Amino acid sequence: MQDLFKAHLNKFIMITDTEFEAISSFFTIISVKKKQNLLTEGAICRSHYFVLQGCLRKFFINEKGVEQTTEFAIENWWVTDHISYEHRRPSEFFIQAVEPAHLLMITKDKQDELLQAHPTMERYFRFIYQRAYAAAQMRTKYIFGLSKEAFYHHLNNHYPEFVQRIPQYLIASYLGFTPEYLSEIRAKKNS
Amino acid sequence: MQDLFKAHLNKFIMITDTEFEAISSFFTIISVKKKQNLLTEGAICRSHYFVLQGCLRKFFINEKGVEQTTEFAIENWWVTDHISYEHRRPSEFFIQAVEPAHLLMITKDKQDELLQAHPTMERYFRFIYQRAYAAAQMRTKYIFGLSKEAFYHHLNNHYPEFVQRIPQYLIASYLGFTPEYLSEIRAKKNS
DNA sequence: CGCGGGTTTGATGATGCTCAAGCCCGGTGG
DNA sequence: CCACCGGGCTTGAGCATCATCAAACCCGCG
Repeated sequence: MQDLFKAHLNKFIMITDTEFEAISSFFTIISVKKKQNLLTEGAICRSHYFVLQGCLRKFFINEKGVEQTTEFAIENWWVTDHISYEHRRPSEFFIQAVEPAHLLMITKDKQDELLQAHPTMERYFRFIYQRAYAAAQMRTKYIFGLSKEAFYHHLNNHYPEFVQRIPQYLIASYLGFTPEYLSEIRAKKNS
Repeated sequence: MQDLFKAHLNKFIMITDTEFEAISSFFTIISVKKKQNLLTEGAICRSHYFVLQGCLRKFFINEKGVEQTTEFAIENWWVTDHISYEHRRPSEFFIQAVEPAHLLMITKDKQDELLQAHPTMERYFRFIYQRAYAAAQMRTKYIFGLSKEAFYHHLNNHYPEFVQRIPQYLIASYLGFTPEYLSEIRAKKNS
């Protein structure tokens, strides 16, 4: 299971087997069931999660009481509420398993220690945040640049296997519209 | 002018005066005039910019031909098109001065050298990207969580001096709606 | 077999856009 | 110093996109 993480790390930095042993001792492997929450609104997000297998999502409840998904995390992605994690403030988000999942988990204190002890991990996380930030930039571009209908088709064309994998009401929640409207869009295409 | 950058750096990492000298030699100071472009669509974004003074914005042109602003950069913020910068691909964005500005500039090659020569800067940029990513997450939350009207009021309440500083049509462009609608919202409040 | 979560369908309505026109005001040239 | 020009802001009428609400349907699971 750890091998997945090692292969992932090696895409960004060079590390020896012995160093990997040391690094991986900072993490804990956990398994979660479908719909299980790793973080709920109001709690302080104490951990950073790496998806070995499965799928998580981050969402919040808007003023109308509707769940709005802001982010999915599948294999080889990290997820946390960065504001809450970094400043130890109550979170405005939930993090929940969409599918049963296997995760690596690290607390903020442990991560600080890890970065102290293994400066090469500063470089690794610099890459990770840079990648995540770039992805967020593109998402913002699509949100503003495309109509809701075009946004759905864009997602469907670029990540068909992902759209297959996830229930429709969560796709709608991620794209920021209602399941009813998504259903209408799909009906239009098939006619 | 460099002192501004030094003070900024010291908020994240400890560096000596001599190390700062070495680090700052990797950067170039440039000045730009209002409306001057630092990046245009189709070009490869070769530099990363740090705002010492003034204001920049990043935008793209949507399918209707309208400029959509995705990001502002004021004092102590970095800006680039991360996708283009990192992968040396043609950019889909423009970067333009909103106000006359003084900037630090560094090319990708120089930044790579800098990170190689001064590993402490890996830590610095890890913080910078982490902060930028967290900010992007919150922006996404507001985009989806608030109506357009509420989104404007939120910005106006939290950053009144910023809303003052920037022309209204750019605020509208940043919030993703038309200047006409912004005008309507403002009229409503004052009645 | 029945229940319940997820998807579909359709009628109605609000939010926010488009287009067109007028206004305000600061800058520039004569 | 004045006149005009043009960019930005405002106003209003009509309209498109997408939400809301209610009901029916489908199907996997207990």
